[in-house]
Amino acid sequence: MARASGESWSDRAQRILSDTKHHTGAARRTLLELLDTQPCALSAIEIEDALRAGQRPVGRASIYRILDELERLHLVQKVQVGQAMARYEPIRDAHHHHLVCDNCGTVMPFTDPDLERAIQKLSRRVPIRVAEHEIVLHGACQACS
Amino acid sequence: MARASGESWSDRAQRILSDTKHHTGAARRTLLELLDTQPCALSAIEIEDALRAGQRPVGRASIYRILDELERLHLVQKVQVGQAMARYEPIRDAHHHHLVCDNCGTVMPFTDPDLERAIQKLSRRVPIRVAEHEIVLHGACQACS
DNA sequence: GTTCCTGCAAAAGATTTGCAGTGAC
DNA sequence: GTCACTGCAAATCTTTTGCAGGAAC
Repeated sequence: MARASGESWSDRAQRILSDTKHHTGAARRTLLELLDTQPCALSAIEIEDALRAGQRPVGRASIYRILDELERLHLVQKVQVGQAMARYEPIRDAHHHHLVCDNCGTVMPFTDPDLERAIQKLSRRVPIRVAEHEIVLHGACQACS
Repeated sequence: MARASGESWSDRAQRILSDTKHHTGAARRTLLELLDTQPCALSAIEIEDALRAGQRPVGRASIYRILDELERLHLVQKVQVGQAMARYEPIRDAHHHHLVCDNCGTVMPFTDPDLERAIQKLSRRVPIRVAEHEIVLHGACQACS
């Protein structure tokens, strides 16, 4: 998922972590690389399973701690799509939002420039300084309806 | 919160519950009346506290069960604003969305017709049959920034 | 009288915290 | 050598489930 022009998201995250904190351990590096390859948001448990199956197991507590730190640095966004657990995904220039099938639980990404424009305009006249936004459409997917 | 023209939300909910299921107990009635007076979404625990302090205590399990049933009947919407717990609010003709201060946790409602129009248009060209939507803007409120 | 509703207590999940050991600088 | 990172186990918190008694029809 490296970009033609410039560093990949995981490189950038790695760099910001080094600049901000001190050390950079193996768990962080592994988690960053996994997140960088994902097409959509993952839950902490999905991340744990993927890491155990793939590159290198990482303790669940570490996963939560790392995600929390990445969220505070605005490198990942926590997404709550109405299920039991939270999901996390990298923050990039081009972001997407989520469709959720309330029947089978499938989560799909979508993008919409008009919606983004409306959010930009809205953000200016609202009583908070907006840092992130999150849009979730709920319904029934084709297989379920 | 009764409307000038027609029944209040809690009356409507009451009616739909009677039509759908069989009995109508005191816990349900109390919870419906509380929800009908709220300006914004409440968590289950906030509802429990409010009921214990106010009208009549209702067991936490009953609160979750009732909210779940109301959600399935599309009478309330479950809202996840990125905090530990879910929040719930009545579904009415005029709905709003949420601003969240990530610093102090305050949740405020807002409305935006442009955004609603963009969502309506979008809903037609998306691979699910959209039933609800949810928009959350995160940032820092005036007191915190 | 039957069926559903309610509350309590226990269980289940997700997430957080405490602590001891290891690794990065 | 110090300070941060990591993993395990235990704790916490929200939400769900099992069950017995009571209320609505």
